[in-house]
Amino acid sequence: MVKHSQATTIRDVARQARVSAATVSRYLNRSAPVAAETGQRIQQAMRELGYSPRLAARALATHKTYTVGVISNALNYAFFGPLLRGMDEVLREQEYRLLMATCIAGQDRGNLPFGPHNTDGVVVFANTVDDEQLIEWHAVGFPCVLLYRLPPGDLSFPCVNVENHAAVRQLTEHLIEAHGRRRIAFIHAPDYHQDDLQREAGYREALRRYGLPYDAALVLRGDYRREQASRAIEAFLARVLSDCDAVVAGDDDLALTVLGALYRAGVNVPEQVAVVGFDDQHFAASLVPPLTTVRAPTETVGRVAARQVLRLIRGEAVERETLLPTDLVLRRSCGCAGQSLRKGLSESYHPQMLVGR
Amino acid sequence: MVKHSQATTIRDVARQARVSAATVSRYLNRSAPVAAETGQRIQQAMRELGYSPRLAARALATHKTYTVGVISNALNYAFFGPLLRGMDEVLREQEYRLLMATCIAGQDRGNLPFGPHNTDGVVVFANTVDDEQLIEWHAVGFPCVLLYRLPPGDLSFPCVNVENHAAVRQLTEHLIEAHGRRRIAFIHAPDYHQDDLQREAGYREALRRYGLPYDAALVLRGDYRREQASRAIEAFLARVLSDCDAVVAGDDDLALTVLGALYRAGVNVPEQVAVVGFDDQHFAASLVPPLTTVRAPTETVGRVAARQVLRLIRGEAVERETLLPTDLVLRRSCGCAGQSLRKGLSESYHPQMLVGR
DNA sequence: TTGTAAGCGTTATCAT
DNA sequence: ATGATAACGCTTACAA
Repeated sequence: MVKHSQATTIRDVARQARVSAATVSRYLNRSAPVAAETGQRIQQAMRELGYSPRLAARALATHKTYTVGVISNALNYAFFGPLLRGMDEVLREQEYRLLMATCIAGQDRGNLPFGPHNTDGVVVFANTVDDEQLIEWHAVGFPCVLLYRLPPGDLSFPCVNVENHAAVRQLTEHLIEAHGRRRIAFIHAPDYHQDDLQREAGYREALRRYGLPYDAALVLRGDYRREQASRAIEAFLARVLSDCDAVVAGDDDLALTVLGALYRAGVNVPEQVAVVGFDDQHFAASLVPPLTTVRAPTETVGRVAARQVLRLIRGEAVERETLLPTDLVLRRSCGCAGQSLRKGLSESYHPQMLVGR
Repeated sequence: MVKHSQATTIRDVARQARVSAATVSRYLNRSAPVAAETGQRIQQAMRELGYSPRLAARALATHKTYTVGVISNALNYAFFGPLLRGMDEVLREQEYRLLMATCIAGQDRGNLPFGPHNTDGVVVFANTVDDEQLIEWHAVGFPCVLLYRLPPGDLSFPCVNVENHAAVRQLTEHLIEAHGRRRIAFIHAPDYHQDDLQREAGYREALRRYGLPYDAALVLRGDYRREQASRAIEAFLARVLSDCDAVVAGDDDLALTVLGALYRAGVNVPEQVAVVGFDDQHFAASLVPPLTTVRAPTETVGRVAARQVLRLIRGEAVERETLLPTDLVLRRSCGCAGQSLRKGLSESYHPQMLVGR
């Protein structure tokens, strides 16, 4: 027995329209034909009473929430903007909504923000949720899409990734080949995601192909928090600067920090040290010098992920892994001419002009 | 009559623990004392069955969703990261979750993503939701906090703002006074928020105080979409560059674009043209040259907003308007020395050294 | 085409 | 301290 200051319910509308609640429901959900004239009355009654259905009740009855959750460890990277936007757009079109929450892997054990009890499905960023939980979700068939990572074991979660290895390999090769760099440093992202490891692998592969030695001293491991990136990078550069002519940063945020540090150190980019990043975030083109980087279709990643959860939710077939292609965007910071160039990974090695910027 | 592949319910737990559902509920919510030993059995039963309460049912019974919605027109600015993060942190501590959705003012008339039917309260970004809707929410006492704007009419919605006018005034005065700039351009944000207007007012006030003429030709109105900022700004600068020695940008994103455009135009910053922004986004310090700007406590804005909705939800007293102070951050782009300086608005006009960066 | 009534999973009132 | 049971607002099978 619960008492509440009543908001208007479907019964109020029904009474006002002189029909049963069932009919109103049917009209609302188009779940069965309703006489045109009856529909008019219902329509009007709803307007008059300012009715809006209580989603909790609907969810309880139907076991559908029309809500998808996105779980990430942090949402303060600029990087998340396009990602969320992409997801939101697609979900919105389909009348779903996006619920987001952060979650520290390990820490929030068994107390995740989302699950079958409050969402129809989730999108999981990188290694935010631990394997044990994923396995459980898999067992109960809870719709779940993985972002920037592969499923643990042989679980059949669909996942969305971008091409990392080949992109960074080509970028590094470009530094070697086109700009004659030999002592190339690599800066890991603060967290060892699969992405990050693949990028380093691409970097190493490029060195190998050109017979350059891999020097651990030129690699900054990601043992720092994102907020401390500036200090960590500054210290790292102080060590290697005298013996280094290029820096491959794990992502644009890091490249930005590198640029700042080099500026303060009075080092010219790209003359003395070339700098490249990954992502092609919105600021990359406006940096001084404009940043050579890899264009990752982050918004598309979000869109694809959203589409996949929706398919999962509807019981439709999904692709197991979606690997989105990336492009090299050659700007000034690697040593290229001022004009922006763009190179598709799948294309032959002849850069084509990038229209506009 | 609905049939579903049953997930475990509170009754299953009750049966397993040989108690009634009511007792399990009481144990779960600490709403009444439960014998220690009974608690043990319930605890164990829940674990064994992997029980987690269905939130929709709970929401239906209690009329509480433990969810707060944030409505904005777009969430792809880097700017939103800290904002969301701040809100999320506070809500999370209080076991609430954050639901986010975009909404185009005017377009989504009467079909908002959030409302009393699915959330306990909302945070509204700038003018995303139209006054009519706000008035309705106000009438029914729906918890709602406004961000970066004042309430329409004399409505008593709490709102959270940052100090815009004085900050931009001082920043502009700094350009005039410390760096002798006379022909200062102003670039509006793509959407005329209250923030934006206050910033322009600050700019004009500074000119007035120093007897400089206001020249409409030096002001770029925000009649462009964010994605087209680059072109709009480039065109604008092409017009005014010959007669302009400083640019006050409406925010850091715009300042970034200005920097990029000036670089391409071969203009030296700050020697030929000084550039300043607003927000002190994470990239500002790393730009070349480092950006002089106004530090806006965006994450704090989020935190305060979240706290206010929670107070509203709990029926506690709230501040009508929270005006958060901003600080000038003097870096190189205005013409100051390389070392970063910071100036509190409330302090006297003697810049103090900024610890670290 | 419409109405009746059961049921969704939880909380809360009233007993005991 | 615990148990029965109504109620939350909606959907849907079944009947008419």
